[in-house]
Amino acid sequence: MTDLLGQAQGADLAPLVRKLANFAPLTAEDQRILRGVGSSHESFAPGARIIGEGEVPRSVFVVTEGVACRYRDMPDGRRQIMTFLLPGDLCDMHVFLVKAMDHSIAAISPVRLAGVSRDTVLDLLFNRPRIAAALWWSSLQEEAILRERIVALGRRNAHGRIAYLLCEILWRCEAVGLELDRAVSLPLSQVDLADTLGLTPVHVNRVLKQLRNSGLIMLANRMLTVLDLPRLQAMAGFDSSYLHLGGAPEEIAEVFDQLESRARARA
Amino acid sequence: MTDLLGQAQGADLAPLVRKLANFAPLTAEDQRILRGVGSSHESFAPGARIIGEGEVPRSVFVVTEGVACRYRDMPDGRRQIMTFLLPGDLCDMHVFLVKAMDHSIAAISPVRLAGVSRDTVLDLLFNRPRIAAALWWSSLQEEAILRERIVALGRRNAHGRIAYLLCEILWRCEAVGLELDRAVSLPLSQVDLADTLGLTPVHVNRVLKQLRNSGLIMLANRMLTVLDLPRLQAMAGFDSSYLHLGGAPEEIAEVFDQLESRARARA
DNA sequence: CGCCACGTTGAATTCAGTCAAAGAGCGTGG
DNA sequence: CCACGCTCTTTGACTGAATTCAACGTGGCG
Repeated sequence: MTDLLGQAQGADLAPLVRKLANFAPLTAEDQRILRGVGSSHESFAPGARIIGEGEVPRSVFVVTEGVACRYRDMPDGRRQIMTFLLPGDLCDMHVFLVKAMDHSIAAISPVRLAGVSRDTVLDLLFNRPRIAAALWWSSLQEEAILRERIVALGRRNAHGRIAYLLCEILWRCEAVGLELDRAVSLPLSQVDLADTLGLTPVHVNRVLKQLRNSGLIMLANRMLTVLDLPRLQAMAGFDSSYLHLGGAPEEIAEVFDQLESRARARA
Repeated sequence: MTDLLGQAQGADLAPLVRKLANFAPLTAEDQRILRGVGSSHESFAPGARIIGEGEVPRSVFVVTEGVACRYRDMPDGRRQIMTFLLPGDLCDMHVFLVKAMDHSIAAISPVRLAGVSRDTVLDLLFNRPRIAAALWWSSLQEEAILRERIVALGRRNAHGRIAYLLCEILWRCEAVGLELDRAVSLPLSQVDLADTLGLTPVHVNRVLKQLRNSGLIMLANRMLTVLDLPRLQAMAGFDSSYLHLGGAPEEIAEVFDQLESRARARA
């Protein structure tokens, strides 16, 4: 791996570093290592399936560009999107542990992935306690995102659901450095939104129109601008704390140090 | 910890052992250690809150008896149950990593918990690779359960949702040894079911009536008997593979061995 | 007994779905 | 260059699954 290549990969993995650093106090060394974990690269066109239900996951990967989604196809042809994968998101850390995917993953916009080898993952997990903790936290955050979606689908009406999803995307983009002045690129079609929120495309269309008319958002040409975030959050009953962006409690530093000295002793 | 106490705790933790052994080939030593991890015990009456949103989680614990749930209270007084905690389920492995709970946990039936100390968890994670892998798998299963609920809430009607939930509970009970002839104790009220499935209690009642009348289930006095599992699963579009009860792929044995030798070298 | 939580039933209402059609934007190939 | 085929978006009229409101039944328990 040349320096140049290393730098290029480093740039790709900046969202990952930024996301993880959000949580744990990564050392400069940790960050350097993280930027170098990508061993292969793959690109997918919009709509392309990255991995399908029933297949055996090949390796861990990180989204470096674009938006992908986890989804399930229903027997009647409909589908349900479970979650979005944004740049910096890891995919299938548990890749070693599962015989067959219970859902599919597909690209929504053009997507680039960086593969991370099994050995690299194990090395990080066992010898880089801060990174290991940050990865653990990351999976905790994913779980929280899933729980929050359950709340949205179970107890919010169409307005609340759409407002909530836009808020979540905005906050997640901000956490990885993709947000610019409350505007983000939103490559989701109205059909995608409907498949995410358990609604029909027609109804999504009508609700979006109302959100635009009431001056809450601008949404056109795959660009979303939130004009009145407080009001949008109120409509969604949105509270960003479930994303746990504040990081870990202070006391955890001692645990890190403990683990780090163990790792050093091993080396 | 006396032998007698140790045995009593061992009995309590049997569902945990059974669940984890479902996945990873635990050694006899692993199983013995697992049965001894409980360091404290607590009981909760039905409806009692175990931990509330905004609180700081105290410790990791395992459900040894009864059913609890994770839920979120909504500003308007409604609530959404996200998932159920059955015997053998772990709660808040990520306890070290989070500043404040983003949801609450409450007992549904009388619940008994075994606390597991932070040091014990770290020890298992670093020195018992098979247990560590099984715990990891367990959190993977939890995530899959959450995703499946999203599918149910987003894309199934009331009949499908209820049928799906009953199927899931039946399979999960079976996985920890709580099922008897397709009958399980189901301490959930119709209100609880409604809060889980994003429906109203009234509608749940009507649908349950239909399920009973069509000879699919018997449900009375908190006992559920599934009379026609195939038809119930068909109605739900239920496929148990998301629970990943089949265990890990064979190739993972080598990874275990590798990690175990590392752990031994350390000791 | 009387309270209270839970379960059951009916009638009216509504939010979101269905069906149908037309417009807007875009790449491609004749 | 424009016609076409395509996907995505928009709009209207009608339908329907689930909610709401309201009442009554029922069993356990202090």
